[in-house]
Amino acid sequence: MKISTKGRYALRMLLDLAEHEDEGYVSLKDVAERQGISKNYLEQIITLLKNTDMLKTTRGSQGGYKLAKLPEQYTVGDILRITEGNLAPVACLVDDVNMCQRNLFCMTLDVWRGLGKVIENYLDGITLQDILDKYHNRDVGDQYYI
Amino acid sequence: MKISTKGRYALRMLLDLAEHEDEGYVSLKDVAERQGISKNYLEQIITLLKNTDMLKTTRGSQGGYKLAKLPEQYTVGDILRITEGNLAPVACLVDDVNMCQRNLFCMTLDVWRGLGKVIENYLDGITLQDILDKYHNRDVGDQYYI
DNA sequence: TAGAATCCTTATCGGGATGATAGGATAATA
DNA sequence: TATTATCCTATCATCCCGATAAGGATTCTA
Repeated sequence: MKISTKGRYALRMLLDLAEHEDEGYVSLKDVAERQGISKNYLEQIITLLKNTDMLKTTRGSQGGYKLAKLPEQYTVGDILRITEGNLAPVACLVDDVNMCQRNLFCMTLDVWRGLGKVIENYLDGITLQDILDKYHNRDVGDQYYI
Repeated sequence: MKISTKGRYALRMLLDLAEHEDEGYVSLKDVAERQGISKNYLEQIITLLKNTDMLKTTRGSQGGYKLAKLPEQYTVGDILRITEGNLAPVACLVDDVNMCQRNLFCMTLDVWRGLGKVIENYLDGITLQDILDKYHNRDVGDQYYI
């Protein structure tokens, strides 16, 4: 029951881009150095995000990545759904293909459904901007909305 | 971000024992057949639970397992913590050994802390009895408390 | 126009966890 | 003492995770 490094690194990467928004396009090399993560590995992860509308990129010298939208328009849920594939805590919640035969009389299915909802509600309620604000001690309290 | 089969099977196993509470000691063979899970595999899983105070067992003919406490005294959180090791969504929440160096200035740590809380609150709020009640359509509504 | 910087793509790999199978030792009952 | 269980340990195939590596494509700048 763990968020993979893919998801954790993706979040840190986008936060890094958000913090350096004013610098225009930011190279992965810079992000990798600041975050202490292998650049090659970050490339694989950012490829997942690039295939959505989350990022703008330019190649070549002075190229790099930047957020396509405002930090408050990215929820942690959005980001993790892309890197993790989905946020379901058990496979049978993902789709009909993964739904097991027992679903009609499964005692535990509703437990997992509820768990999935709780997780999604929480992660969809936090944006990059929320994280930045809290980190810089602006107007947000001690906890994210739980 | 998945609950392993260990955890899912453990929950089903305990629910099965709860449903057959009146029959005294229940053999794993019976549970395995009813649940459609390999008996050998269930043995490994129940070993984890047996090392706590959750179960009574007797060996030999007519032997088997039974719950040591009332169904309402087992939370899903308790059960999963044993089979999964812990419920933390990231390793750095588990203990100091796993805490990473970045913890003092990590932007994302609080996001994971909050996620961990949300998950634990939910899972600790559901007992075996709650699941049985809901399954048999007694007095519980459509949802577990979220 | 050369070359430096950067994104882009694919191949590969070690290691560990997962999910399971198998079989024998031990204990209780009839 | 035969049977029925739990108990215990070894083994295994598979998959995914996390990472490394290398080279190609593209764009900017001097």
